[in-house]
Amino acid sequence: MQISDAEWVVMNLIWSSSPIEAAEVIDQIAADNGWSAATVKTMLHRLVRKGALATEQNGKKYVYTPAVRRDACVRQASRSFLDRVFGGEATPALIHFVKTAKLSDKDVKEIRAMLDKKTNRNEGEQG
Amino acid sequence: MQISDAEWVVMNLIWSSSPIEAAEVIDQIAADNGWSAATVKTMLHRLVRKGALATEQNGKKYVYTPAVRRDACVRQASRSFLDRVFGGEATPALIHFVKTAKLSDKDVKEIRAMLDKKTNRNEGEQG
DNA sequence: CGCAACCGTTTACACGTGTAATCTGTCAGC
DNA sequence: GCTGACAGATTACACGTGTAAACGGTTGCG
Repeated sequence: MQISDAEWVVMNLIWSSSPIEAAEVIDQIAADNGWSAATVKTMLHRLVRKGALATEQNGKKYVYTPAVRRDACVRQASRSFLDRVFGGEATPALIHFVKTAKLSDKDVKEIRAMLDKKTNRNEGEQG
Repeated sequence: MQISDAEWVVMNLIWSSSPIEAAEVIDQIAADNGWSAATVKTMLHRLVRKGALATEQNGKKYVYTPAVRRDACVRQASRSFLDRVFGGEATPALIHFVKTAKLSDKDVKEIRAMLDKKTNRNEGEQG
């Protein structure tokens, strides 16, 4: 299942605020992006049809919840990006991001700690 | 300028083998991807029209060269990916890739060295 | 019961993209 | 000069996507 650029905008809001009423999704996304309410409704409809969102009626209101996990979608989009730009290789992508990203000391520490874990796991596997 | 998924396939070959004759591009990409020669020709044409490729006639043969730098396109595609999936934030993307990538010890060392450089630069700036 | 609110549903259109067929201009060999 | 090779140029179509208007079913309030 492919989520388009504009659909990511909608999904990111719903992942972070689930469950959420349609009115809130429509108002917030329309305002933040300069889109009309009709545009947001189309996207909600397409995402439901794709199986990315579920909707349920609550009186006169409708409520949206994600029907797919964000981390699964992130993984798929990341894979697609790596395949397209880096021939599927993560290392050059990592190098690119480390080079170009503005990282705080805290960020650097966190990433370093994860790399340490990575190395320890490699050594464990070799053992 | 936006390079599509299929166009990345063509550009990656030409970036890595420039200058390259049309026949070679067409044969290699058609074979590697199960596309017809006509499909590859369409993509070459679109890339020239977009300004991503330049072509020059050499007798009866045509030669292609990139008209844009790979690193600039990588940067733009990376920016687009970060904006779409991670709200523009590089750190969560880095964390995601470190978590999911299969990294060799050599890779880990290289990335760690770059992080060290990053920290030193931060300290320099603060000084 | 009528009406407004909610917002789903349907429809529409332009553009980019994936895929490919066909036609045509130029070049080089016989 | 004719012909084949090279491959550019043009055309075509289906689909996804961005954007949005218009219509209609259901609910709840006065």
